[in-house]
Amino acid sequence: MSPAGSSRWSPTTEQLMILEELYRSGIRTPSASQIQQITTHLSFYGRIEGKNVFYWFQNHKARDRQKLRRKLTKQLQLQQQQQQQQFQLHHHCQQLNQDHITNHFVGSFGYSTARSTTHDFSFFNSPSLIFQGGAANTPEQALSCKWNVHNPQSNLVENKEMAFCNYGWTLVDVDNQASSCCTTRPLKTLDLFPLTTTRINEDCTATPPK
Amino acid sequence: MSPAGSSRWSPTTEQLMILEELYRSGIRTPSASQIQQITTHLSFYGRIEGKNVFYWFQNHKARDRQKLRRKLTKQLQLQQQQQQQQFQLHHHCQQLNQDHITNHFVGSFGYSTARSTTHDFSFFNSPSLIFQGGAANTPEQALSCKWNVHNPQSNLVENKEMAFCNYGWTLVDVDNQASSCCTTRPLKTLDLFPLTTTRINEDCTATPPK
DNA sequence: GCAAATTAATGATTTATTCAAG
DNA sequence: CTTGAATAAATCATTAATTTGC
Repeated sequence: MSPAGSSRWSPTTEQLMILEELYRSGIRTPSASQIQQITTHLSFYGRIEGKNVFYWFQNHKARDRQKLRRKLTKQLQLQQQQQQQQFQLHHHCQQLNQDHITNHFVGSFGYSTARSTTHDFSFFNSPSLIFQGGAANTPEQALSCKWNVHNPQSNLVENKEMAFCNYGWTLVDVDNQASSCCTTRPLKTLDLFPLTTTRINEDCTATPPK
Repeated sequence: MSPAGSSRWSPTTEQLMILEELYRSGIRTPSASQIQQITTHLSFYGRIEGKNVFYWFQNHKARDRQKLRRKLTKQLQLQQQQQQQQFQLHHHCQQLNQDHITNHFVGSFGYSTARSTTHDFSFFNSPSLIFQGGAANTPEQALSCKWNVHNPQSNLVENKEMAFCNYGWTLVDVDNQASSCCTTRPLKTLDLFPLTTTRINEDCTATPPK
């Protein structure tokens, strides 16, 4: 189901290899243009969109950190366990025999004094407002919006034309021109007070309808 | 400093009132088209962009939850304190006098039994991969990308043209047409093996350069 | 009254968590 | 069980309120 009716992107082997190589080369949070370049390049090997690249890096970075953390905590736990065991053994041996065994553990576990006794193991007036999801107004103009973007590479602020999408954004290119939404006056009066009483969004803390 | 050289949006009184009204009406996570409509409408009262609306709802919702949580924990703490005091008093009284006082507390605090005593409480091998942030290739084509978007209102998947921007995305409109990045072949070979050795992104868990 | 200095709000990002497709 | 996608939580950074000393 990878080719046509697939709901989510799954990277081809080549795409994955390249992404990993890029990651290994030090790229963690690619900029907009970087993402675009990567996407363009990778689209040679199969269907791919900018957001896929974006998400890939995001997840990869996060899961890398996660892996590291787990690794570290495991190590710590192991160390602590070892220390604990060591301590207990040490104690036990002290009680059974004396100098010989005690000195043995001193050697293998790094105790500095043969007879140390203490150890630390520290740790929004209309309640009937409605929006037509279908969007009846001119989508071309309605969905574009100008935006300043700071480019970390060139260290310049660029004016980009953008539009919104569920919880995310996309550049539409645009040259350097002073631009603002104010200049572009509202296209038509927003239908904010319709007659119906239906509510669109009832979500409260719970997850929104999908 | 609200009008011109301001780095961040600060809502006008009207804008804020409308946003709050919308929120009160039940809107929590507005869809792309909702955001666009709101933005268009609000731009009548001052400079505003879609992302501002997006962030506003996000923050407002989050801080509402936060407020609620804090309120609840405070209440709980108070309750527990009261119970504790009550319990102590109860005990104290038991020791001093008998039936009369004990029964008094039963009444006001809801003890069920007068004498209860317990409570439960990537294929490259170049480690020097580089991307020009400036983006030398045709930005128009390079930065646009087609994308399917699920519209929760109409419950339809729409094809939208989009572009990427630092950690975000924007709709650029587009009618319903089968479209994919594959169809749009890579515009030019990506300059993946430059001569320099400079690394772009060294970020590791730390915050990226701004 | 008025700025400089602090603090409180809140806009904008980044990170963590969760969901669900494969 | 992995991992793409989405959402929520945490955090950072700037702006508006306040306070403070003169």
